[in-house]
Parts: sequence; C-alpha cells; structure tokens
Amino acid sequence: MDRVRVRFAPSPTGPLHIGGVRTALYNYLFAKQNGGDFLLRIEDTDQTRFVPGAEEYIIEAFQWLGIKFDEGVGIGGPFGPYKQSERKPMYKQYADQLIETGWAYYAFDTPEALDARRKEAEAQKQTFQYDATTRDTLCNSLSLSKEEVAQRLESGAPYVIRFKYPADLDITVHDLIRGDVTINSNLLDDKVLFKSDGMPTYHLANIVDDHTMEISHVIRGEEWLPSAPLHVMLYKAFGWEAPQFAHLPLLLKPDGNGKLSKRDGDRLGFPVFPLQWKDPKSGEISSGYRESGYLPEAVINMLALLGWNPGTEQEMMDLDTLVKLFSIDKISKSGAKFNLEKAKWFNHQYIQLADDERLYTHFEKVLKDHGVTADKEYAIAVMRLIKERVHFLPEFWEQCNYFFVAPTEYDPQAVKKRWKPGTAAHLAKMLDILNSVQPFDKQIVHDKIMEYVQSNELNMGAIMNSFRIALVGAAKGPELFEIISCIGVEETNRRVKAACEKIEEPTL
RNA sequence: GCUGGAUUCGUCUAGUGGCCUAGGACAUCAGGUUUUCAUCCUGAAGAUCGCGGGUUCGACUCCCGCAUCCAGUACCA
Repeated sequence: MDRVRVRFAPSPTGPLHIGGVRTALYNYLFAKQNGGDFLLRIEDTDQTRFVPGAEEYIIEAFQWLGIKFDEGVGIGGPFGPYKQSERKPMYKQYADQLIETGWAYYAFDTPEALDARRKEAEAQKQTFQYDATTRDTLCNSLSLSKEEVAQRLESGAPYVIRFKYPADLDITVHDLIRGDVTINSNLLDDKVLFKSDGMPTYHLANIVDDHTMEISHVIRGEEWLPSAPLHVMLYKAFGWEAPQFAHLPLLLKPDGNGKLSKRDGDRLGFPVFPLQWKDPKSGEISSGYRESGYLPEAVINMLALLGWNPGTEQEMMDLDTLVKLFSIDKISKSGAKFNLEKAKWFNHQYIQLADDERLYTHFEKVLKDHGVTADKEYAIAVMRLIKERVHFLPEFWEQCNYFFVAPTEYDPQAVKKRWKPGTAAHLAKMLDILNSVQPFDKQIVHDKIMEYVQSNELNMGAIMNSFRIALVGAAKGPELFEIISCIGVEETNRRVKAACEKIEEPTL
C-alpha cells in the first residue's frame, strides 16, 4: 500500500456524537503523521434516516475543531462524489458482479416472512440466521428455479441481494489494535448488500467506496468489529486488496457502563456533541461543547487522551504535537469512560494558554451576551486579571461583571461574616486615604492603608473584605487595589458610599 | 441465547518476564501562598494489577479455565 489515505464516514442522521469526533481525530492524526490524505465521506444510504442539517453540522463541527479534510463533501477532490447517495448508480454493478461470480444471490423474502422465521426460532430458543443451513428453505435464487427467478426479476418483484458465505470457513481479520480476530463463517448471517429500494447497504457501499477511493487504513469504532469479517470477505470476493483495519475502543458513560449517549450528557450535565444541535422535528436542543464554553483545543486534547497516550507523561498537546506523537499501537483496547472533571481541567489550562487577542474574541462575546460593550483595552486588562478563575468561557461573566456594573446586591454570607459594627466608619476612613493619594498609586494607597490598620490595631482581613464587598458585592475576585485601579477612584467612592447606605450594620 | 472484544488506583492511563516495595494525570484530603474567591506550590491517601490454575529461578507482563462488563446479532449505519 503506497499512500496513506483514511476517511471519516459519518451518516447524516443527526448531530455528530463526540465519539465520532474522536474517531475522526484519530484518522486525521494518522493521516497527517504519514503525510497522507484525510477524507470526509457522507454515508447516506438509508434514506429513511436522513436528517436535514446534519451534513452541514458535521462540516461546521470540524471547522470549529480545526480538523481539516483534504477531500470530501464540501471540499471536492479527484475521487468524488463523496456522498453515497450521489454515487448510487455505481453500486448496482458491483452487486451484480458478485452475483455473477457466485458470491451473492437474490432474495425475495418479505420482511414479514423473515420476521415470522425469527419469531419461530425464538420460540424454540434458537436464533434464526439466513445462512447455508437455511437458504434452501427461504425464497431466493438458490432455492428457486432459474425460470422462477428470471420471472420474478422481470416482473419487478422486490428483491435484495445477499452475500453468500462459504460454509465452515475461518475468516481472520487482522486488526492493528487487537491483532488477529477469527470467526467461522457458519456463525455469520448472509448479510443484505443491496436493498430493495435500489440502494446498497453500508457494507457494500463502504467496501466499494473505500476501494475506489483508495483508502489504505480503515480506522473506525469497535462497534464495527463484528462486521469486519464480512468486509474482509467482500474484498476477497471482489479480488481487491483490503485496507488495514483498526477498531477503536468505545467511549463509555462516566458512571456505570455502556456507550456514552446523549441522555448521559443531559443527565450529568456535559455536552455529548461538539456543537449545539436543534432537532428539526422535535425542536429539542442538545448542548454542544462550543456553546458550553469549551475551547476546541481542549476538546481535542481531552479526546485524544481518551483511549490513547503518547507513552510519556506529557498531557498537554495541541493538534500539531498530537500529529507528531500519535501512533496506532498506543491506542488502548478497552473502552474509556468520559470524565467531566478532566475535561474541565483541560479547558482551564487552555484558557490560561490562549493569547489575549483570541481569548478576547470570546470574552467580548460573553460581555455582549450580557449587554456590555466595553473599551477593548480595558476589557483585556480585566480579562487578564480574572481568567485564571474561569474554567468555561461563560464563567467570565460572573467573574468580571463588577468591573462593568456596580453591584446591586451583596452576598449575604459574606456580609454576615465581614460587615461588623464600625465597618462603615472604617470604610469612610479608607476612602479618605484613597482620595488623599493623587494621582492614584496602588502601592502608596496599599501602604497607607496598611499603616492605618496597624496603628489602630485593626484587622487587615476584616477591613479589606468589607471594602471588597462594597466594590464587588461578594468575597471574590483579584487583589483589591487592582480592582480599584481598574474601576477608578471615583467609582470606588460611589460604590463604598452606596454599600454603606444599603448594608445595615448589625447591632451589638 | 449466540458470537466477538475487553479486564492495572474513583476516572484516564504507564507497564511487552527481573528496573514494580506498580509510575503519572484528573478528582479527593491535608498543609502553604493570597486581605477574599479562584489559581498556584508542597504533601498524603488511593490499585494484593478481575478470580483460579499453570509455565518459569522469577509474572501485572506468557498459557489455560472461570467471572464480570461491553459490542454485535436489521432491507441502520
């Protein structure tokens, strides 16, 4: 196999699941590391499950994440079209080819007839399987006479094309992560390759497309491992060289067991989708990482480490670093539980790392969402002061609001603890000191206040905290003199006076 | 049920026969820094490596069995 070419092939049935994002990420990393191509193919062979907007959503999600495709839907390329519905005309000939070579057959069984057989088998505690032992008892081109088959086909009777597994054959799939996986063909069901609606199933379309698009490595979720033998057989039936396979471990829900699902996100309060999604039918909204205030690099870093590690103790890695360090043989075999706390930690790290300009675009938006328009320089100064206490972008507001709007309420707990008899008088004195230093100088004011506190045998903590309550409305935020420096002496005077009027001193 | 896969601190993981009295990160707890909150720093606690058998001088690492969990079992992908 010469050139590395991998693909991400989602089906547009709704928003892209975060597990799918990870699959795409691993594909991307592998492609880029090997100087290969990464393509986006849309697998929309099931017309009944098509959801409008899903395709656009997928493209937008990867744009946000900074994962770029070299070819595919929305980009184009020499192997197009990249949407299976647009490739529809080419699949039938491949299905026919399989029939001619004896690797497949027509089946005319109605869904009802098959259902009946399944129920029948179930009643006897057995599993119905369309295979070498049951083909003859069903309605297909192997059990019917040639004439009958020809007549049915001609009359336009609905039919599907099924794969004909050779009996008792050990099929081995070589998986880059799990090694050889072998299964006997007797245990396999003659899968439908071509549906009665004229569309191929996933299996056929997938193999035909991967081959014609010259895909070298198929990196996909573990849920595909059971059907990998079929795919291997299909390549064999066509006489094509099969790509290499790698089946990724699943992303599990944080508590309990099982695949991470949308419901888990709702239940535990974290997004399961990269972007917010509004269901076109129900109107239901599902939260997204972007809207919840995650930085894309944090999402990527976190996802990369859920099932893979560089073999060193390095944890912070941007996309380029991941491209350099990634390797398939360091992918773990078992599923990984999603961990919200770790995701939060990563996001905090990347917020600290983000440069001012970029972080400001997010900060500005948060301000705007709360009806604040501010001078950019001032806003950046504030942002620098508070960013270490935000873990998610929207938290910027609760950490910064008092830099833009005077407090109207005072945290009762803080007041109870810090607002004592005589506080107002002390604060008036603080104001005097503050106003006496012209122009305002952080250090000088600080020293003078310190001096006052010490000479009057007062408690620095008590004084400073009541001061803080007046300015901030709560016991939080950066150094007090930084705050004064930002909001200004005049505003400080106003806020202290307002607080002294509004907050009642407890009586002794 | 059947088939396949997986199984190291609460979680993500390191570990490819002796370096493991099992390392790191998140979370937790305790101290420290800070006038507050957050951050940050230091430290602690936390896995008898799912269980039982082998193989070997020696096993988390190899083999077998069992258990548990997960996935698949559609004219869905």
